[in-house]
Amino acid sequence: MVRERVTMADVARAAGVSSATVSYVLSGKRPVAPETRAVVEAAIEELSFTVNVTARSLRTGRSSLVALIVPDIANPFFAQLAATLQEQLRGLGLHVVVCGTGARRDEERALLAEAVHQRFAGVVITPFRLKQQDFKPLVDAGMPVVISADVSFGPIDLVTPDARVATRRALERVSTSQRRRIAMIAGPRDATGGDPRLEHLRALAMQFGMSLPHELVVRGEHTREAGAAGFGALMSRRYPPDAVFCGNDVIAVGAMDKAHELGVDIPGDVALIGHDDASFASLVRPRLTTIRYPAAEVGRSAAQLLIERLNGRQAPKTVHVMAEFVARSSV
Amino acid sequence: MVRERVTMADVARAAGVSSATVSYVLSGKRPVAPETRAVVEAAIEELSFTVNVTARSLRTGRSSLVALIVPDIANPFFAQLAATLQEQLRGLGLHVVVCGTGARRDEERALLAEAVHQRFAGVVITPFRLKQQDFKPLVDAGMPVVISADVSFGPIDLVTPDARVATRRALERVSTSQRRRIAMIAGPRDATGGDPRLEHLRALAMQFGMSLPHELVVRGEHTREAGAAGFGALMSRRYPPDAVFCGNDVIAVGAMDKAHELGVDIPGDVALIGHDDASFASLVRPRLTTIRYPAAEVGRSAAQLLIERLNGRQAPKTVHVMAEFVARSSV
DNA sequence: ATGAAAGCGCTAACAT
DNA sequence: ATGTTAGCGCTTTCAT
Repeated sequence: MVRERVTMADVARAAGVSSATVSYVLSGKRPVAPETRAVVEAAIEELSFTVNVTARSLRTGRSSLVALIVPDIANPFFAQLAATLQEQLRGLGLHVVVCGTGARRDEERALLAEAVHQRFAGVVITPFRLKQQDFKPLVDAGMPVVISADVSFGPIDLVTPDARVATRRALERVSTSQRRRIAMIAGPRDATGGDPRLEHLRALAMQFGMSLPHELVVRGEHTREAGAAGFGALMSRRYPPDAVFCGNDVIAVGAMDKAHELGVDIPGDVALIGHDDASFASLVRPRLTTIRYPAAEVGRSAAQLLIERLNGRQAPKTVHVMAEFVARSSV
Repeated sequence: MVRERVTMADVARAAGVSSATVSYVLSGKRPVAPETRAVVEAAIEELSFTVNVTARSLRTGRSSLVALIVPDIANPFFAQLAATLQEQLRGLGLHVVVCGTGARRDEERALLAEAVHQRFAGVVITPFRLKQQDFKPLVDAGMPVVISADVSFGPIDLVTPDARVATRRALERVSTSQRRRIAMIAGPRDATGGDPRLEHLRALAMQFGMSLPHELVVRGEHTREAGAAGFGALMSRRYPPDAVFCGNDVIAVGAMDKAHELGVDIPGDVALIGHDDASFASLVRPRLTTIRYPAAEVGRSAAQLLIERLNGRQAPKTVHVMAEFVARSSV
């Protein structure tokens, strides 16, 4: 038994009104007499009518889909972001379409183009190798875009962490344990905006009278393997570091793998600090000290910005979410 | 500069053909003369035309959306499933809409209903509290559905783990280390299909001459907190267990928390075995021994089944993916 | 092998 | 306060 779809016309017929009235009852875009409204709502209930979102989208030229474009959905940080975003947008009848780019620029660009072509309601994106100009078509098309990133991409809504305090705390902690040679295993060089986490650390380190020399900065992808390789490289330096910051927690775990393999004690020989506070950070041993980026809060803020824009806000807005220094046992 | 959408009519005009021909060039549903085809393809290229999926959906009555309905997107297992599914379906122009239910039956039902109403292309779901009859409307409506679960829900495509060998291996391992009193921290009682992981363990344990008495089975949600509470409860029994199986890895980590708190040594005093092999299982200390359910393979199989059904397969099909005993240091 | 045209279900401009 | 109707862009039947 295939149930036929109930249309607005059916509801209108049942309620003895025109389909326009049904539409207006639903949207509230023009006044409807209370009695009429009641009759229509009864008919909707009776027939268990739900609007055809596809038809609506075709007519209005705007779909009910929000694209979430991230390097890797399986990364716990982005998974949490997806979960929160979906939860926040659900009540508005918006659906979250997840798109993993594998950190490839061509994928990122293709997905952006698709969002425009298909008239998505909006885009939430953590760009990885995109440049500012890649967003121009979206902005020109009036597409609501929220960027979740460390750096700005021009006049576009942004959710960005404020890690100044947290990074300072981390350095204080490292400094009080008499460590002087700090190092970083950063993300790839060609990632957009360079690596703000690195730049940031460099600037602050100087204030603390600590060095972050070039030979103590290594780069790689955001993977466990890259973390292991990076840590190995750092340890083979003539003067190896006594504190290693990592671009994210996945890298840090890779570094731990290597430390274990090399017999380097953490935190005895080397302090290790991650970024993100991924779900596993508190599970590894030693438990990972990290600079926490609150994924759920990022998700809520992104949803909020998106909603405001759907409601007509024009001026770009930036929301700062505070990163937090989480001291565990790897320092 | 808002770029106007390029329609099939535009392409048709540019190519000097009718829009029907453009459509047929795209779909291949009727023969087109090679020269005509060439002209049309050139025009498509020239104008960088892409079809309006919304209009297509309205016309065909089938959208290009696939709903992924799971208890919790942020759970690493489901996050990986989402990532794989999206990757597999991307090439077919299908989008994955993620839907988290929080394991609530009303949400699960609402989402299912919505998928039917909005004429989704298909549904991939890990039901948690749904019953077999909840799927009837979908099946009647001819909606392609793939269930990823431990148990069958009737004549519907199913991706299901085969954990017999792996569970046997786990018990062998437990048995050779002279453990006799096994316990389980299982999922909630009202989950659909009871708890197959528990039933399964119980049946096999008997064959191994080990007991799994009722007082050594505790239940809770799939959370770290529930795991801790469950472990605490088990340890307060008059005769506490010397091996504890957990419904999933998240529960197992909670159990570890509690063991640490109580000064119970793992695996010295108690062996601990999880389920899933979530990404963090190899990161906790002691590293978690677990029964691995390959999320990526589940995702690939689900995508495969869905595609077959979109291509017209009628008969329900079940794919078994082999679970695997992963021996680490918690046993 | 190709074209003409109806119509999917809705919204919103225009009428009353 | 409500109704009438065009048309969003596509697919597909019917004609040629």
